[in-house]
Amino acid sequence: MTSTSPGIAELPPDTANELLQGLPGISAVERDTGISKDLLRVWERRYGFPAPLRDFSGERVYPAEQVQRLRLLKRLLDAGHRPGRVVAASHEALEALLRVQASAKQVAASGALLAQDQTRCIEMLVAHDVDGLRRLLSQAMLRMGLGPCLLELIAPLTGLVGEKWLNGELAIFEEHIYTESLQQLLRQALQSIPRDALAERPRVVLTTLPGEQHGLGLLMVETMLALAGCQCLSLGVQTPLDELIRAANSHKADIVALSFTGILSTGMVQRSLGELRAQLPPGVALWAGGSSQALQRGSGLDGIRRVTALSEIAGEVSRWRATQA
Amino acid sequence: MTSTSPGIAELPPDTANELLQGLPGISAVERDTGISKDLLRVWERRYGFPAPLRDFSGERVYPAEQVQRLRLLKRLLDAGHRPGRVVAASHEALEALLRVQASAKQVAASGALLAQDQTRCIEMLVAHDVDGLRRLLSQAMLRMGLGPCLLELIAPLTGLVGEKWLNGELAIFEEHIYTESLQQLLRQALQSIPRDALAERPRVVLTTLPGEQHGLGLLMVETMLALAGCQCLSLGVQTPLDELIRAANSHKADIVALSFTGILSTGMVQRSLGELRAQLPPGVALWAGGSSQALQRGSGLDGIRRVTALSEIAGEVSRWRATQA
DNA sequence: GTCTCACTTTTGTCCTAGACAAATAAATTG
DNA sequence: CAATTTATTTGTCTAGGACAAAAGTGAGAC
Repeated sequence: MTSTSPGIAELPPDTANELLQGLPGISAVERDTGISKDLLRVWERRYGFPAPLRDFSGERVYPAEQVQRLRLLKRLLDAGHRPGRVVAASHEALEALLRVQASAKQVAASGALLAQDQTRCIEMLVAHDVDGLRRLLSQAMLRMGLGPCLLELIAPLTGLVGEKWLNGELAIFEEHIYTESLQQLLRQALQSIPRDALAERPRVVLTTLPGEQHGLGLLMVETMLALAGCQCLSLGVQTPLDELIRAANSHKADIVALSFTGILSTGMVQRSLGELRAQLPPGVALWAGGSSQALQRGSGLDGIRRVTALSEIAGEVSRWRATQA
Repeated sequence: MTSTSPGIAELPPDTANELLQGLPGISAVERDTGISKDLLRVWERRYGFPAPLRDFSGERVYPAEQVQRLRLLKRLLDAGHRPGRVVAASHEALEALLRVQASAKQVAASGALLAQDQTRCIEMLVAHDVDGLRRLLSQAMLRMGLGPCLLELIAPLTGLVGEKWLNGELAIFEEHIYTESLQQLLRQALQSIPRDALAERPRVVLTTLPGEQHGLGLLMVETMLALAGCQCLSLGVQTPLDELIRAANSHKADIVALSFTGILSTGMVQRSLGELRAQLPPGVALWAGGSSQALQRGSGLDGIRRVTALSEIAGEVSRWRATQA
């Protein structure tokens, strides 16, 4: 069939198909943006964006620039903006918001110490020089020592990477590379810490709750605990509550340590911690750490020790030992 | 309100809540079984299973044994059974099917050597002797060598652990402990492989797609590739498609390797692979490995190399080198 | 001023029930 | 028996409604 037929209502279907071909459906957009199908549909209904095309059978088909904008929206949302204000906003408004964010972050970063090492690490990362990054970190670790390097370089660097990812200066895959490199480094360091096999106390079980995917914080905590002479058992990420309790019991844990990143809702965190406290034997301490908002507020956290910075860990372990003696 | 009121419709809400508390909703079941929300609902409508309870606001709440059975169903489906025959089937019929499968597996397992080492590892695991497990694995690795140990002990052992977890013989936290121990071991081994910094080919970028959470397979693949003299860049788990493409391009990858576990639906896997193949430069090879059913079928996977066993990796790398020369 | 508590709006997830195309099995024909 | 056509099965999509949790807002107490 040629395109010579002139009817408008009879728009050449080949052309239409041509245009729609290859464009992602709702499922692919969910996968690529991390925004659920339900949410994509409800945004469309409420805010008029996204405004996907429809294929021959009425299914949503998203132009590339809309997918791009959805990714930007996801970032703004993660940075704390509200959907009602940004989803329906014009392109210009979004650009402006992005610029504001970028400049705000610049200011915050310039205040940090050890800026030079950090900067060099970031440079390595954006240059995709993985080996260089690892070498740099290894050298810093040897120079500063494991503990100080962790506290003064790695922890703030991780925060910086997170920020840069949030405002788009780092791609997701670059953040992945950072995570992998650091994980490699920390696990290596962890194994180099001599472990006293003879019943060293306290025995610590550590993990994150279901939904918390990031294991880097966990690994840092484990390193600090190991440096403080604890017997650590990491369960990795996303351990269901009842499994955690079983693990703590069967391991005769003295302390159960949880790491939070802020992904989980405040309510969820508080409920989980409350239930955990209720189900764990009273003699077992419960430590909660990380940057979650839920931990900032003191209410409803009786019997739970908040450890909001890596640097506090050594002191907390000493305190625990003192109370046991 | 006390429980003395005899009306059936007015069942004591406290008791009901007690029973419903902690049971997973449809979202958690989707995460844990890999069966989409849509499919869970449509199975319920068509076959009468699952038959979830409802919480106070009418939302689905799945008893643990139904989740267990859903996992089993997923496995049977992956093995080629059809939903209409197995989803509505009686418990006995499923048990029978399971036995058939299990016996097939037994044969396969008994054919493998090193059954003794495997058994001892499992014993260590259920005894929660983490240090013992690590020691055992380390010793096996020294005795057998990294490659053989990986192929003949670790890979089948991991399969065994997965099965035992599926059957409920291993708790989730025990599986977590296994994963952590093995990860530690493999990363250590990985670092001990000398890396030639001078442009060694092929350059491989490896990761899993969004939704695939398990990184153990990835780590094993990375180890095998490193042993074969490849330059590996692991992006960890769950890299969005477009990010993967960017990473492959910016790293000048010769091969992009993906690992699948079977948690993603066959449709999703095939669509993603197809899109990836279309977007990657033709000169870049695309390898897909793992135990996903989607990879067993040959259809629609043009230009994609299926690598269904770790043992094939060395040969595939040689083949790649041969084609380049 | 700032903190707390009740109230309102916003927002993400779940619900029902129908439709349909792709995949698979079954039936028909050469 | 092989190849094609027809029928069934199956996964994903659609629509708009509902609602609880989270976030914002304002009044009053300290």
